[in-house]
Amino acid sequence: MLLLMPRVRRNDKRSAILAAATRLIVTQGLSAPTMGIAKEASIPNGSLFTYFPTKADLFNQLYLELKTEMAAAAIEGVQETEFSQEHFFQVWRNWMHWAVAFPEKRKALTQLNVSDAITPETHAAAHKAMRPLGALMEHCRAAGPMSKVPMGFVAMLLNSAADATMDFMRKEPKHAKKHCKDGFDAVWRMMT
Amino acid sequence: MLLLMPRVRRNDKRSAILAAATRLIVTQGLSAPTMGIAKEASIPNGSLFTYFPTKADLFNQLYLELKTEMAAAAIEGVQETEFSQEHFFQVWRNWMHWAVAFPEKRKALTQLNVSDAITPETHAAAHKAMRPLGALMEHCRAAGPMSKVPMGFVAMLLNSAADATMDFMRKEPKHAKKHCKDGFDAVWRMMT
Amino acid sequence: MLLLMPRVRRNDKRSAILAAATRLIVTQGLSAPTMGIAKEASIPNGSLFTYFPTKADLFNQLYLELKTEMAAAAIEGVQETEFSQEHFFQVWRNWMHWAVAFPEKRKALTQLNVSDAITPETHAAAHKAMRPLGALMEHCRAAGPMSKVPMGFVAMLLNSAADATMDFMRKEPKHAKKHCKDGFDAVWRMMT
Amino acid sequence: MLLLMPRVRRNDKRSAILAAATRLIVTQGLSAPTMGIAKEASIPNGSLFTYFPTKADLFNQLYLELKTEMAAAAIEGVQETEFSQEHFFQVWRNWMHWAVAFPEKRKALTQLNVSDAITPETHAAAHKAMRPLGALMEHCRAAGPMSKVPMGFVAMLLNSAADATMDFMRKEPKHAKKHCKDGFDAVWRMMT
DNA sequence: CATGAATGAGTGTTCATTCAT
DNA sequence: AATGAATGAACACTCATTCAT
Repeated sequence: MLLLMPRVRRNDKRSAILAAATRLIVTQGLSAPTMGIAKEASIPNGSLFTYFPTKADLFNQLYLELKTEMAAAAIEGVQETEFSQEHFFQVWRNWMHWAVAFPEKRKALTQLNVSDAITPETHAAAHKAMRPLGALMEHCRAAGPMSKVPMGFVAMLLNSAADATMDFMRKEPKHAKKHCKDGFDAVWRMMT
Repeated sequence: MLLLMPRVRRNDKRSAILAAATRLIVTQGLSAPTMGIAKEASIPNGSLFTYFPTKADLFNQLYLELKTEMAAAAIEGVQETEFSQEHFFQVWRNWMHWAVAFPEKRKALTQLNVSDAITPETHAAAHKAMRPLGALMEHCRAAGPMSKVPMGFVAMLLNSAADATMDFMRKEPKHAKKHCKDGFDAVWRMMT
Repeated sequence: MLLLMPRVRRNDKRSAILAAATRLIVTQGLSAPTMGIAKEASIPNGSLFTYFPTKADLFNQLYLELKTEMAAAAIEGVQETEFSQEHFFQVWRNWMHWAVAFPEKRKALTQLNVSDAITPETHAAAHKAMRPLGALMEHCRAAGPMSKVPMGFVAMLLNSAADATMDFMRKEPKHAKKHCKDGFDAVWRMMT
Repeated sequence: MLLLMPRVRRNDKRSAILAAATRLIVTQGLSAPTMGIAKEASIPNGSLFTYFPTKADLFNQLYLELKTEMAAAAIEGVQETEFSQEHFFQVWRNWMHWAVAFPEKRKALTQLNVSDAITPETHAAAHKAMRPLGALMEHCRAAGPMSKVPMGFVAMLLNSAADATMDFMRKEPKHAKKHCKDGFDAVWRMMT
């Protein structure tokens, strides 16, 4: 009855660790020590390992979480059934917006993308999380010049174009909106 | 008359170290120990540091060298003055071919691209090494729908599309040729 | 109620390290490797750094500890308020006795005294630890021919004479007692 | 015939190395790298070892040289046959003056005094170099209260008092002259 | 003899992970 | 379960000395 202020729950700590890892990866790279991550998360160093058995596990889960979040942010508010350039653009805008809103998450993702710690399984799961986004894309691919290009390839091209656009938006935040549009137009031309 | 020359710095050792680093980065990532690199290069661990004062220096020089080599490979045999879709495609083919011929170099580059060890100076120098490639690109950009898009942005989009194409060619080497063409067509559509 | 206490820092390990360092400094000088010190203290090499963040820190703390212990040994059982030649001699005897009883500590001190690793702060703290000894000395200085000589200078002279006496006592342990007395007489003549 | 400018002779280089070592020992301690010493002496690193077979040898020779020079400076211009307080004071003044004139040499000596690298042989030779100074001292000891104290002990006391005086003169250079006299008076009282 | 590149054992310190409490 | 001290294998880098030239 006196538990008005329940102690921080397990999930909160887990999230705190993931958030701390994200921040530290940005500033110190993938070699950021677990102890530093724990400190950033305001938990004792040993406790980190009650939430994640190894550092590699932490990185895998973080990677998956970030990728999933990014995908979710992209398709937010868009009906999968409908489709048009307008819809695609909205997705693109969501996507870019997420990257601008959470630059640290994106930067961490960039690092994790090339990390040896990420297992093939995690990569596969991450790929799956991007599926809804891919489904949207599928529509426009099917009708255009890339109809005979494997979906995976198209996805990769799209992804890399998105990455490039994000980078440039961060580099020149003043013209972020224009770059967002330019990037989309380029992709659209590529696919249609 | 320099009759009394002590041991002279052998350039082939330097190259051996760079090659060894390339190989180890592929298998062990950027955290590959200097001692491992030295062993791979068949030199004593301490000798590595007579060629590169620090591990970061080694990585910076390797990065620059790989990027320079890649750029040179891409424009090989192409006249800068002439220009046409045909020429551009030849460059693109060269580029992809280099990546296929030296998969380790490319993979190492991918890692070094996101390394904290690479200084802004090195990034700038690498950018400069890519300049000739950019010049070619400039022509087709100017005439097309991206004429008002900053060159840097276009370069980045092109680069990332190239990366994606390389990746996919490596993933499905059987259809490498087709993917190469598909990637080019996509880029061409994007720019014209 | 701290029912969940993780491993607590054992003070005896700290002492073991300091003692080990003392011994190794005697046999190997200030360049004694931390790993050797750890081994001598029967702890794993890494553990040394949970007790002392750096080798320099270890040396600073050791220096201060030894100096403090030496000063305490010297004034043991002597009332500061009283003063006479007899009292001074007792202090001197205590002092010399400590050096004879712990030759390693004294030898280590000799080395640490000239080490670059010892910070000015530590030197100051060590100086302060010697203060009580200085107070005693102050009495006999004030009345004698050195009344106009700065206290710091007198202290230094006294210290160096003590050092010399200790050295000679160690060199000829058979006549230690005589040398102790001779040293004292010399100092007493110097000051009165 | 065109050797108007003969090339730097062997001895000059040897001296340059010793001087460089003196300087580096002051700033970096006994762990000053041989390469640093060579650079300071403006000679190639490998050449140092054509003049001194090992670093320890260099240190031994330097130690002996400095000690010899110091002793020579002290008795400069003093007849050994004559003796009086006046003469002794002149020696003392010479001694202190040398320390003030060559603070680096003295500081290096302080370090070398406790170095493990100095062999017993070198210590013995250094002791011998101090002999003339001891002979002078012998006279005043013989007549006074220390007549029954071993010469070696007296020498050590004298030495340490000299060291203390030098230190204090360096600390308060403004009153160097007074401290020099105070030190002498203290020693004189001690011995007579 | 002189040189300076080469060598490889050795160093202080870090850090993912374990484990006594 | 939670903690934070303990662990020991690594690691990047140094340096006295060697040796090819």
